[in-house]
Amino acid sequence: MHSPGSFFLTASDGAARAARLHTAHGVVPTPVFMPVGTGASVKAVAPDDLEAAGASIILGNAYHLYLRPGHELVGRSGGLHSFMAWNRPVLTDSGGFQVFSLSALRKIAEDGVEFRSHLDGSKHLFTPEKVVEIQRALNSDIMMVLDECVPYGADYAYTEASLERTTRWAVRSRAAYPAGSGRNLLFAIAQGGFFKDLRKRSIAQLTELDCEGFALGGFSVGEHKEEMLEFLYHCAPLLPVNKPRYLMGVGTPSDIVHGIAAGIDMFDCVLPTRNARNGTLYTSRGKVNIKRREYAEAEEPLDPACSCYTCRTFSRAYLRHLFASRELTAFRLNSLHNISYFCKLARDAGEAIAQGRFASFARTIWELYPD
RNA sequence: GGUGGGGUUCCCGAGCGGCCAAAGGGAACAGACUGUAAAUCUGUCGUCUAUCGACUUCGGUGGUUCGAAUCCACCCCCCACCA
Repeated sequence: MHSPGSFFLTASDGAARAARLHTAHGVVPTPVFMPVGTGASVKAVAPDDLEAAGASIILGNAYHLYLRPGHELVGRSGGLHSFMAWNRPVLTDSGGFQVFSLSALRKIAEDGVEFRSHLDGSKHLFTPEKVVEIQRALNSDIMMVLDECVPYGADYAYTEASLERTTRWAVRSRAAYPAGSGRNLLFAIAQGGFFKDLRKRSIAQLTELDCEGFALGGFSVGEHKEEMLEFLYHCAPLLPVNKPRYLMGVGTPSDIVHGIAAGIDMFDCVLPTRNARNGTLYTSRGKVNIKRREYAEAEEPLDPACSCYTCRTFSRAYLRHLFASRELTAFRLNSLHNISYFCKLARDAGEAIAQGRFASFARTIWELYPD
């Protein structure tokens, strides 16, 4: 058994790579898509659905679980895995994204971020150390450092000051939990907005730290796709080769494949689960809005090339009916399928890399999902 | 049979002389969603041109008025209560 944090490249094809990341709860083959389960639940599905969908690792969120039910409570129940009955790896986000998404409810200072709870308005201070403590209580396999996800459009001066602070927070996070002191891994998060020199500086500073993995944050915050790709292809090669690389919050099937092409290993996104609940499904033939009238009597499966329970069992007509009538089962079946699609996409990419045909694989996905 | 209340655009339902093609819901139809304050949000929703605009609608028929979904008369339906 390799120790948590061990990372072995198994194949590469151009900049794209396949690898195995060892964690305290098992091995994660990369490239990997990680479904988002913010509140100790990937919305609408149970752990056995996740396993069936091929998820090898899921996300949780320190901010949300701290507020409810409380990280200590989760810790007392044996950590996130035992609490939610998911015994595969878990990565937790730090709350850095909430610095962005709940910007109206927080104040940033050198020491940390003060949040007003979106639930009851109460005040809470999130310092880098506190966030590590929360994630350790959750017993997250991969903990993310507290960062500031900078909004799109932030100017150079702000972005620079923010990135420097995020680096200082990363240093403090590592100091609060030195390398090798436990079985939980700690990943640092590069920022720098949409300024190439700042991105480069952020990555250079963070890679000085002995973290078990490195993430690119601050993408998909409102920029145009071309800009995102330009920065993705600029940043990814700057990350250490021998450590896992994680592109946070991205993205669409097309974006994920670009990420893999750029040398990224790990992805997470709310898109498959949120869109499942809103009626947009991803298939081997492109996006399907299951609400559309044209599927009212469609007897074929959602995606004949998909082997998930939803596609093996139900017609498009039935799925449309469930959604239109607001049957709760629609959420589960749709989510199960979308998660299956995203997880398989990453797995297929890995297979294509191993077989040296990643370029053509990528082209196929980009044609299918031009956006 | 009597008394009272009603009939509004696919449905429910406001409007009670001009600012009404007619509020608001719903349904329907389309779209968005990228480290989840999201089972959410947006748009369209009489017809034609599809910008301006024009035309036809508010149970039916007549009427009053410069002007009527809104007032009057009669007629047809519905509901409540009383016989």
